[in-house]
Amino acid sequence: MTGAARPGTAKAVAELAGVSVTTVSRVLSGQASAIPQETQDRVFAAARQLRYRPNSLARALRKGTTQSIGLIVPDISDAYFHQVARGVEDVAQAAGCVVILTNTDRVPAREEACVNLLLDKRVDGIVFAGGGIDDDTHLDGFDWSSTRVVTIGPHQLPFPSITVDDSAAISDAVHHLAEISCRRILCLAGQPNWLVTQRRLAGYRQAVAELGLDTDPDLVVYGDFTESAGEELTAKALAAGSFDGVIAFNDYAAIGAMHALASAGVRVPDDVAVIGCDDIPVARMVHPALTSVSFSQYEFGRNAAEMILGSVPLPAGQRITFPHELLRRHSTARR
Amino acid sequence: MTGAARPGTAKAVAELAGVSVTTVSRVLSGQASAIPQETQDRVFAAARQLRYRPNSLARALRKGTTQSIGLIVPDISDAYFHQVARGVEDVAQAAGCVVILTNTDRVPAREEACVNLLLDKRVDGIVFAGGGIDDDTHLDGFDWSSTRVVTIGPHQLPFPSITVDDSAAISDAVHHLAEISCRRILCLAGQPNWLVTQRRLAGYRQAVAELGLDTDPDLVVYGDFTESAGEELTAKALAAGSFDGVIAFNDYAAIGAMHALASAGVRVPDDVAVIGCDDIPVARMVHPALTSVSFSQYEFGRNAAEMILGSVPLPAGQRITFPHELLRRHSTARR
DNA sequence: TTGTACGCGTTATCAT
DNA sequence: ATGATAACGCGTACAA
Repeated sequence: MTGAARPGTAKAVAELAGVSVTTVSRVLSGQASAIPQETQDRVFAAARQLRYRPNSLARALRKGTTQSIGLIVPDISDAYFHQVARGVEDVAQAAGCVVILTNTDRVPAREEACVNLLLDKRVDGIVFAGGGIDDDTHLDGFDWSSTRVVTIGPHQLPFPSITVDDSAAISDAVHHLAEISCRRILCLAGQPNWLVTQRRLAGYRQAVAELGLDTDPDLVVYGDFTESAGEELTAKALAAGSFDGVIAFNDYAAIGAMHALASAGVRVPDDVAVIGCDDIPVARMVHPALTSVSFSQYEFGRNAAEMILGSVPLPAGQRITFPHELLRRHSTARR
Repeated sequence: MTGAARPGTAKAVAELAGVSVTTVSRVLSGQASAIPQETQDRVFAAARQLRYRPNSLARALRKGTTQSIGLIVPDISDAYFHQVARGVEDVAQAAGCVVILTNTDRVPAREEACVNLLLDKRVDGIVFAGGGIDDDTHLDGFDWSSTRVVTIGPHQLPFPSITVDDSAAISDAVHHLAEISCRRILCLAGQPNWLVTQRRLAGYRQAVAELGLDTDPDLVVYGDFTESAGEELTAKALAAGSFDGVIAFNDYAAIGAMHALASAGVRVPDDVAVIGCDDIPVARMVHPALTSVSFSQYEFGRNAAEMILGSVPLPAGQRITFPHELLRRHSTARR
């Protein structure tokens, strides 16, 4: 007497088809070179009838791969990361893999929690999107040996990374402002401990020095990458002194700056020209349309996922630098 | 001679601590009421030393729950879904669960592929975000018996759903346009087979009828929920006839409409007033700021995740209707 | 050509 | 207070 196997398992299919689980496994995973068509048909029929779905957990346990990628972003609500997520997911889905999404809000403790969650889930790889901070100690002590990791943006972690030349990107923007006669350029930076702030600030300082612009340290202010931070910092700067250009290290801050300027009756670009960074889709929707440094976040995501799913070993510390381009729009269009 | 257990397993910890795997499991999962502190300490020490991380796959296989939620969205690049995703992920992360993100691009075959991927991964629940289409046959034949499902937006699936009153939302918008003397209102609908289009169109038609506005069928046009679709449809409508108001079924289409109007030299709101729907963050960043029907996508996501993770059984077919609110901004501000 | 049996790493049941 | 052992469902080396 055949014991009734639990429904939806390979064993149940085997019983129905009158074969062994081995045969079921072989037929259903395409290794059926030596199995007659008639047997295969019986197995397929039984599988369909029982709506058999191989248990990916059991398979993962056995094979040591989960067909999944972890994605760590500061905040999926931030437009910068949509395209990254799309890129990762498009590549993953095409490969039959799945993407696990986690948000850190740039809080180290949450980032650590995300990593724990993902390592628990035994993801095949992790993509860190969004730059790191200068104190990475919360990421020490993890065992990365069986997880492929790729970082996007500046990081100190010993993994291959995908970046742009942050310093040159901002330097280019400052040069453009200088070309349209800006001399005192307000710099809306991110937080001081963000690596992306440090890289971009280097570009700002270098360009300001080369061009002989005003090096007043009060022109550099720090805040989050949000519209409200940009607005407040700019309002404060307006109250404290004067400037004729703004370079913001991300577009949200730039848009906030334009609000503050509009509220104060300052004309953009005539009185103050404004440039953002990242070129998120809103940049061209706001008024005036925002000049911004553009690069393809979607390609960042695609490349990161391909590196993780690819068979080539990941060279630790390798850096792939994508090109950037300054898109000139109305916010710097002085005739 | 003790066989060397594979590193990073409970067995390895057990050997190092000089206890059995049973004890390790008990101590590490908090069921150690009857185990002396000294033994527990040995186990904890061994676990830390070996950086032991319980294998969630093995645990899931054994316990029948994966601590994961699948999220199906048309496109994570669409701002509507960021907040949904954040809401789901915030609740999930707080519960130690993980969110698997999948994009469908509103293509039935991809949606089907997403469901397959998620059911393969044995997610505890699935959140369908974004309305369904009137022909749901590609979702027939799935075995949902061991997966909790919640839909967001109009769907025909027999699962609990979270929605707004789409018909009333659009009706309210049309009433507002009528109040500021619009008589011929262009309706930028989604695709005809989208349920959300059908619901919102019902609201448009009902309001137009009650208010005695122009019922010219040419005033209803269909397109994707994109800026470019809104722009093209509006340009065509401008060429074909006249109108003094626009109701778009989503904000991207409304923003596209405003571009087309601006290009044609038509003033907003004086010549044509424009209203969008969803109130995504860009709505208040564009110029003129866009009047839109607002509701909390973040709360949609939170509630959906809570229903999935909650212990209460999900009542099939139950519908939770969230409130909506018309936010009046400059695009309808006629003095 | 097909089947038996073991192991993946965990938790739960039953002993002791 | 602790341990041996049997599942969970699959893949595969080894047998037949």
